[in-house]
Amino acid sequence: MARSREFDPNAVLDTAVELFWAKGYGQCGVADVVDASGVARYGIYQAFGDKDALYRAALQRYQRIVRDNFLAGLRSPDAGLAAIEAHFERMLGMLAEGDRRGCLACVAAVERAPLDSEVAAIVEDTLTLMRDAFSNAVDGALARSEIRAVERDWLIEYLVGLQRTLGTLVRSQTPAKEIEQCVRGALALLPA
Amino acid sequence: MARSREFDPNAVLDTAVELFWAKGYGQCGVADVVDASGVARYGIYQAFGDKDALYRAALQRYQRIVRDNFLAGLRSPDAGLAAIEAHFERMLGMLAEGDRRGCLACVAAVERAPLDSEVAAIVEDTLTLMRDAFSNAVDGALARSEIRAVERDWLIEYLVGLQRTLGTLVRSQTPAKEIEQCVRGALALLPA
DNA sequence: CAGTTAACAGAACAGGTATTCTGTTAATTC
DNA sequence: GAATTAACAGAATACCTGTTCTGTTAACTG
Repeated sequence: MARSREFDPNAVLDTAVELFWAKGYGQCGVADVVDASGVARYGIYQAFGDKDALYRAALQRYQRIVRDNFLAGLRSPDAGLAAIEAHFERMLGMLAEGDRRGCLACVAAVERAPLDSEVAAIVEDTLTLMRDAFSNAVDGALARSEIRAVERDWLIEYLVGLQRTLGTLVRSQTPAKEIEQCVRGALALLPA
Repeated sequence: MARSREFDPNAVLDTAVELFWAKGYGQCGVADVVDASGVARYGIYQAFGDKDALYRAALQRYQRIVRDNFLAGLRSPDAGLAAIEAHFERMLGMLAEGDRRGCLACVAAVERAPLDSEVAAIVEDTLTLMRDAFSNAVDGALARSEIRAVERDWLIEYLVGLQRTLGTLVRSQTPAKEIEQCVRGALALLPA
């Protein structure tokens, strides 16, 4: 019947994730995605709808990166304080290497969630992933008395908050040293 | 010689602070400030320059609110753990009342600092104010052994980070309960 | 192999917002 | 009190960026 698509939508989405992640929604135009992906402008509109829908699709795809790449250690059955520390150390390591992208979902929460409730819903989903991961590690740590016996739910939300802080702070021009101290302080208070 | 200005630049600035604070740089146009202040568009351009300069001037004026209104308790000579707790309780109180504006400087750090180094400098100034205030309270608390004996600078940066978290988290659609738990967790870990 | 149908490439369109221009008014100074 | 000069009010401009239109091409189906 008709001609078939020449590009892979998921590849475009990966490109979009990279760009939105690096530049943010406001600073990344559809034209940037068009240029970087090499796909025709109209093709993108055809496949994804408008810019907002493209952003949401990218945000959803980003969830996989969070789950598979960043939360794996925390989701392990034997995760505890060490896993929590390792997680944040890794984040600090990325910062030390000059990675200032932070977390796409955390940034979306501030930049887009107030203006797009569908974005808010996706962010909430991603946060649930994070919360479950930290929840697992906190339970392990509490069971082994590795961390202070504070209200479990508070601890979990506290760590999610720390993650969100880190995921957005990093994007401002705040000196790396300050961010590191902030995280080290947060971790230093944790042990029993 | 010539006609004199009919409006008070500082009053315009106060209006601009309110609007930028409530809506953010991106969602607040010069037209909003024009409408709310009743001052002529050209008058504002004449007095402040362009939108970016107006924003920076508002950001600088906002510093006074932070210093005089929000940090007074922490800057008191006898400030300690109680002052720290009272400070964050007050923030949570505002949240509970539906105030979702957060902190203009904290938001500016994420929204504008990466694109405007002058904004970054003003934000850094405001953060120094915060840091000094927390520094005072932490020293008081440490001297009286009210909080855990963790590296002083880490504690300070930790609290500045918590403040920044709160100041931006509040703007996303994150449920108030989660934010509250996050802060309560952070405070619960503090006492010796 | 031919027809149909949708993707392609690029230009054109549209809407919103920052910015500036024009005539007019009124305060200040001599 | 008159001249001057800058602020006022509103419209007009410019620009950026998201969105859509046009002709063209090529893949699938019968």
